[in-house]
Amino acid sequence: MAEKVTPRSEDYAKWYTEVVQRAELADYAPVRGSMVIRPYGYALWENIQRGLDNMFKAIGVQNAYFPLLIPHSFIAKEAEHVAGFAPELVVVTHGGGKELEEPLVIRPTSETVMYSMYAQWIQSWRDLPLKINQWCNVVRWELRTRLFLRTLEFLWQEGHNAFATAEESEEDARRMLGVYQDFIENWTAIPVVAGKKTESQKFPGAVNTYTLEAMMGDRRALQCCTSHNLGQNFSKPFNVQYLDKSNQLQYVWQTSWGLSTRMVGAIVMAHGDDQGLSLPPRLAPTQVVIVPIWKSDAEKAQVLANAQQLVASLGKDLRHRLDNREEYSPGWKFNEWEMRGVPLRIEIGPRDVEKKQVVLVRRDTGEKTTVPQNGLQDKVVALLDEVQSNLYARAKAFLEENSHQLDSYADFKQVIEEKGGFIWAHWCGSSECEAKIKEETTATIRAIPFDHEGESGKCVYDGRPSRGRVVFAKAY
RNA sequence: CGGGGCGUAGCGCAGUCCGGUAGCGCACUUGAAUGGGGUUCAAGUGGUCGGCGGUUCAAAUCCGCCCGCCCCGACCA
Repeated sequence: MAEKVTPRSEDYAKWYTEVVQRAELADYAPVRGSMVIRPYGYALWENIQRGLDNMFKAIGVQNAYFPLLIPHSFIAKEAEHVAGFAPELVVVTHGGGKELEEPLVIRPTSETVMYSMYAQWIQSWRDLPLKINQWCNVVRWELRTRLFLRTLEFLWQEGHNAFATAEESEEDARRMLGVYQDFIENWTAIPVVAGKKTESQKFPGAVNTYTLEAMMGDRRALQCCTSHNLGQNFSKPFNVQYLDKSNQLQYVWQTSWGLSTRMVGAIVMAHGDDQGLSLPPRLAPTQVVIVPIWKSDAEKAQVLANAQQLVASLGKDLRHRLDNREEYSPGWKFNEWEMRGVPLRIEIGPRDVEKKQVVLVRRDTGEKTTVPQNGLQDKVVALLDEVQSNLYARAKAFLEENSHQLDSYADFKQVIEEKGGFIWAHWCGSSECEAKIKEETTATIRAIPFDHEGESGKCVYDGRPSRGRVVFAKAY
């Protein structure tokens, strides 16, 4: 193992790939474009799952599981949906040594299978709303891949709600985006810009797609999750109907919403530094690592005994780990745990045992403080809270520093080229301008912010009237 | 699919031009010392040189075909 990772400033993409592997989050798998999520990375994902799952259940969503294989004809039922996913479908043509009568696709997303079942389960207005989520893998044949950010197979959750009215589904799509925003800002400590996707960027088959866009350390945008109002675009081809209170047959109004393991990549890129990961305490698999330090055997016995007491005093609510490996020096361990992003380190050596104190080191700032062993748990809990909020504050400041309000296209091009970041600019709403800007600058419209109609102006590209600013950026 | 790079020990590489029977660093194992920011020293383990075929007394090295991976671009959570 090389000692240092490529500095972020030197080569961001390389830094990212090295950190992900060195921190043992993931590794490349035998098949091109696919990856193994290693125990440490999976532990992080499990914490994400736990946090989100509780939030979903609190608003009445139930978990279920739908099959991996989908009849090809299902995918084809919604015109935009097929068109959108056809290029990245993996199709199964053989089974049991025989060619199948109808090919099956491996789910790229589950709207179609799920709604074929919804059509059977939903009969009456009393069956609504129906809110089902599943945690699963999906497969999309991507041409260009990157650990966590884009792989052929990835893990996610996809929620699918059905309602009686258009108002409810629109409201639900927005509500679920709010749930994600709460989770992402308060758990992953990543600030986001919330808004709507443009026509060209919305989900194939959706009426509206809502998104949360975060800024990574290289100032590029990353879409963290999406929430779609599907309207009746799927209920019609799949015949998801109910009888309303006046005995009329109606099609349901639906939403779907998802967040993937891509979020792990977002955490790496939003908080990491040249030392490696820096994990938000609420999600870190290990929140506190205790590194004992000794010279003689006598000291070793004393230090370890004291360290064990401390571990016990930290209680069961904190995720902690005593690193008593003898084959590594303390300095080596410091670097190792910093690479893995453990938010807080406790150092305890002979001097500390004698003075009944320990040294606390924060991962986010590197700051060291010496504190008495008495009341350590409270101190640790408080410090973890501080790290959590500092990570968010720091990312928020970075997002603001790198957001620019621009009105001329010349400035737009220059800023995108030289500084990067988010550009808030006026846009007339035409797909042509959007496409031209993308072609000329590679920047895309990440989101049309919800409160964007506060200020009128002129389109940054063609000068036509605009009712508000939208967010442009180069994106992952 | 277009452009670029690369396949030699678990990882990173040298050796390839100019054929002569495989080497360095890290990791790993054992031992000793060390231990408050990647600690030393010593002795070891580990390789069908991506695959197949050809040339040759002899191929990691020359020739042909194939396979795979990474990076950059078009498409995308």
